[in-house]
Amino acid sequence: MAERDHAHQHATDAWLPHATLALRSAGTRSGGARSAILAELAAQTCCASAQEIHTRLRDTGSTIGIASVYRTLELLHGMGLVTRVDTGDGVARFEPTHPGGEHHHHLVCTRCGAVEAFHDDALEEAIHRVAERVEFEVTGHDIALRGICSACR
Amino acid sequence: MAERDHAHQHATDAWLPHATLALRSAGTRSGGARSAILAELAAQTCCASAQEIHTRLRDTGSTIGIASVYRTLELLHGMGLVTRVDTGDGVARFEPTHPGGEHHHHLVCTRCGAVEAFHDDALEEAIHRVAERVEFEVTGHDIALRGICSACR
DNA sequence: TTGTTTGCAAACCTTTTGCACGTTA
DNA sequence: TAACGTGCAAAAGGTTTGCAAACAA
Repeated sequence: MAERDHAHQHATDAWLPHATLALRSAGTRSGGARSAILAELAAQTCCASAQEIHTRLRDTGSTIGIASVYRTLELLHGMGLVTRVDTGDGVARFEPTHPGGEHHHHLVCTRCGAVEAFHDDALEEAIHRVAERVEFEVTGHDIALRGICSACR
Repeated sequence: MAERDHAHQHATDAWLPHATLALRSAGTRSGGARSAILAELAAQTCCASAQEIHTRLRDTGSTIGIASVYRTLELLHGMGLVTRVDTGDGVARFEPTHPGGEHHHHLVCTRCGAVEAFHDDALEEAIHRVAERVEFEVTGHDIALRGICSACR
C-alpha cells in the first residue's frame, strides 16, 4: 500500500509547504526545532510517536529536546495539520493530515505492534452515511483493524 | 418489552455469567475485588476507564486498590472478555465484549470528551469486506467518529 | 496447605509545564 | 526590542510492578 496512485504521491509532497504556510499565516515564528520536526513528519509514510520522531532527529545529530516535539505536535494537531492515531498501546502517534481530505486507516498487529495503512472507498462511504444520521456534528473519524500481520503468521 | 429489546437485554445480561465461567475455566480464583470489578463492568452501558471504575467502587465503600482494577482489566482484555477503547485523550477505556459478537462503535466529542455509542450494519459490512482483502488476519476493529456533541453545539 | 489474589507503595513511562536562554521578525 | 521558540529539568498524570499479608480451593 506504499506506492499508491500519482495523486496520492502529489498530496504527500504537498504537505510540508502547506503546513509551513498555515503556520506562517497563524503568526507563528519558524525556529530550527520546529522546521526539523515538520521535515521529519513530511518524510513519514505512516504514523510515528513523539519519542520515535525525537530519536530519529537525535540520531542525525540534532540536539532537539523532546518537549519541542510534543509542543510542535500539539500545535499541529490543534490546527488540524496532523492526525492523532491510537494503536492501543497507550502511545500517541501522529501523521500528516493531507490537505485534499484523502486519508487512510490502520491495520495494527496485536502480536508485534506493526502498523500498516489501507484505504477503502466503500468504508468511507459507509462512514459518511453514519455521520449524516447521528446527533453529533461529525468532523473526523478513526478506524483501526486489529489482527495478525503476515510476518507474524 | 419488544422482541428486539429483549434480545439485546439478554446479551447484555449474559456477559457476567459468561465472563465468570470463562475465568473459572481458565483456572483463576475468584476474589472479592475481581467479582466487584466484573459486576461493575457488567453494569456499564458504554466504556469506562480504570480510574472511573475504581472511583465508583470506592464510592460504594469498597477498599479495593487501583492495581486490582488494572490487573483485572489486563486479564479480561487478554482473554478477549473486554474491549479496549481509545478516545484520544491518552486514557484507556474498557467495556464488556458481548459473546454474540454484537458490538458498537463510538462518537467522541472533541470539546467535552463525552462518549456515545452507535451501531451500523452497513459499516460492519464494509469493514468485513476490507478484512477479507487485506494481508492481515483480522480479528477485530475499532471505529471512532469525532465531532461536537449536541450538548456542546 | 499451596498457589492465587489483593492493597499498598514505589517504580515506570509518556506527556506536560516552569523557567532561563536563544532566536525570529 | 519584544515576543516567541527552545532545551533542560522537574512535575504530573496514567499504568505497572514488588512485596507481604489475606484468601480461595
